Amino acid sequence: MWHLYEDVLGDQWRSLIYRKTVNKLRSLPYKVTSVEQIREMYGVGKSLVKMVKEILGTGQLQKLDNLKAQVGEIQVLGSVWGIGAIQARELYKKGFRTVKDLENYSSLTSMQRMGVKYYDDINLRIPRDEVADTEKFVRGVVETLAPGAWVNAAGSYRRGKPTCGDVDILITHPDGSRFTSLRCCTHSSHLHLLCSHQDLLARLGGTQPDMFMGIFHFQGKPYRRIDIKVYPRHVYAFALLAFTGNDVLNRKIRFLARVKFGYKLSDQGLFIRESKKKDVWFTESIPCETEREIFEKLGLDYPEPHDRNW
DNA sequence: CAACAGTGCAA
DNA sequence: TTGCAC
DNA sequence: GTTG
Ligand SMILES: O=c1ccn([C@H]2C[C@H](O)[C@@H](COP(=O)(O)OP(=O)(O)OP(=O)(O)O)O2)c(=O)[nH]1
Ligand SMILES: [Mg+2]
Repeated sequence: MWHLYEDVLGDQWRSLIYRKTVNKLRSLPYKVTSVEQIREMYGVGKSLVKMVKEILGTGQLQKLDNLKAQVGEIQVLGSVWGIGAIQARELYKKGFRTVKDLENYSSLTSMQRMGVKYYDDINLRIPRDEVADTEKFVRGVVETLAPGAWVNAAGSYRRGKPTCGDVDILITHPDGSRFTSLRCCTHSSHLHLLCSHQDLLARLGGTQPDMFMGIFHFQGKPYRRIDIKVYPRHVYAFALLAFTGNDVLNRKIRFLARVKFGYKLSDQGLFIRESKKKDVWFTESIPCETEREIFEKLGLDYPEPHDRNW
């Protein structure tokens, strides 16, 4: 259901609510057998209760079946990396129906081309052991380029998930002044070390985090989606927090930071508003060495990574 | 009825 | 500015 | 879709 709203309808809010609700119900220690069990839940309103009631009663959801029938083959197009709801409809109008149809289409972005090329591999889950191996591999490569650098796998791996959708890796250097040399790790001249071919995107942001999002392949495993981000040491805690997620937790604490303290929290720091009314913020972050300090500053108990699966 | 997180790249 | 992604 |  939420995939439909995300990939085809482009309704970010319904998509978010449906996803959150499914996760909430899944995480309950029991099976939902009656709507009374969920009626009180925060974020579950009368419309969702009605849906759950229908599913409990009939084992299906008419609204979902109708939608599926309506969108048909558009959905698979929207599930390609780099193709969203708008482009999926656009491509459908142009006559594309399957991922295979897109293989020889020339006006795709580079991200979309990779999404099409590795569609099947990308959709496989990655066992966490393989993520650990990937982390070690990247650490080895980075060590030769910038000795002493820190390399950590974050994302769902760090949250302890048994399988992951992709590999998320963060890099910094304990010696802040080595930042520049670190950034070369993600420069094109070294990317082949990580990917052994041209299929990746390198994004060279302005001054701050350097990042690349691409495809990683080693040890004869399937082709995997990988994101690597380089941050300066002094914001590493913020980056680690942000990149560990999950996304729902990030949004929750960022919301709290803003409404309760008037702060702006991001992967690059915690900022105070400079002038009362306007959207102007101090450029210097409130310093935090560790994730724990960030939670403390926001008046929250520290959750271990495995308790951040919201 | 507005807000729902904040950021960065490609087109 | 919009679309898409993290 | 839900909340305030
Ligand atoms: O909209 C988003 C998406 C992601 N993130 C952060 C949190 C997330 O944990 C991390 C990595 O993103 P990814 O998409 O890889 O999610 P994941 O939590 O690692 O799950 P998966 O197993 O699907 O990769 O980036 C956000 O803050 N906002
Ligand atoms: Mg991930």
